[in-house]
Amino acid sequence: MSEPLRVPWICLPIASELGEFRATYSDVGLAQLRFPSDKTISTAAKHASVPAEIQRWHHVTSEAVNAILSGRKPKAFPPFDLSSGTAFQQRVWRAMMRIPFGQTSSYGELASAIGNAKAVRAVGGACGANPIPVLVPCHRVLAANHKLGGFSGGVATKRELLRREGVTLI
DNA sequence: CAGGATCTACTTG
DNA sequence: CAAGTAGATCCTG
Repeated sequence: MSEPLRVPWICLPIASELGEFRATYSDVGLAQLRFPSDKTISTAAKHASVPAEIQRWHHVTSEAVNAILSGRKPKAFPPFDLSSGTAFQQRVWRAMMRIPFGQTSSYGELASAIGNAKAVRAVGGACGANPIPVLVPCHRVLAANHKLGGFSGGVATKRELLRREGVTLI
């Protein structure tokens, strides 16, 4: 009976200057982050049923998101659950996390970073599949010609995120 | 098998 | 120089 009540995922809101983000957690860590503009309806968990551990993660997540939005480097990150991605995508995402705050990289550099220099186009695909934008900084990845490139959350958002990080676009 | 958040090289005004 | 085109390449569903 005392089955540890396992919670597949829990969705919690994050208030920010840009609106309300939504964070989804699995029992391993933060699994998904959605932009305020994403109207996708999800069942919000009742606050009382949220495990203490997840509440702690959520606090860290909120701090991190708001830090980045206000141009400060986050001091801590919650654990990530990247299990939704393929092995290739996870390699790309991990490589993205190594891009320093306030700096940028390119799809090509990322491809080289994971030891597959010619997979530039596939890297673009992996960026689009990133489940945790902002914290896994897909917005810091530009095209080789130093142009903006694309962004699933809209190019305008990408430019705004970079501006807040103090990045000057050439 | 088609298609993409690319890239490089090349061709045109 | 800017802009358009073609091919190469590789992961995904």
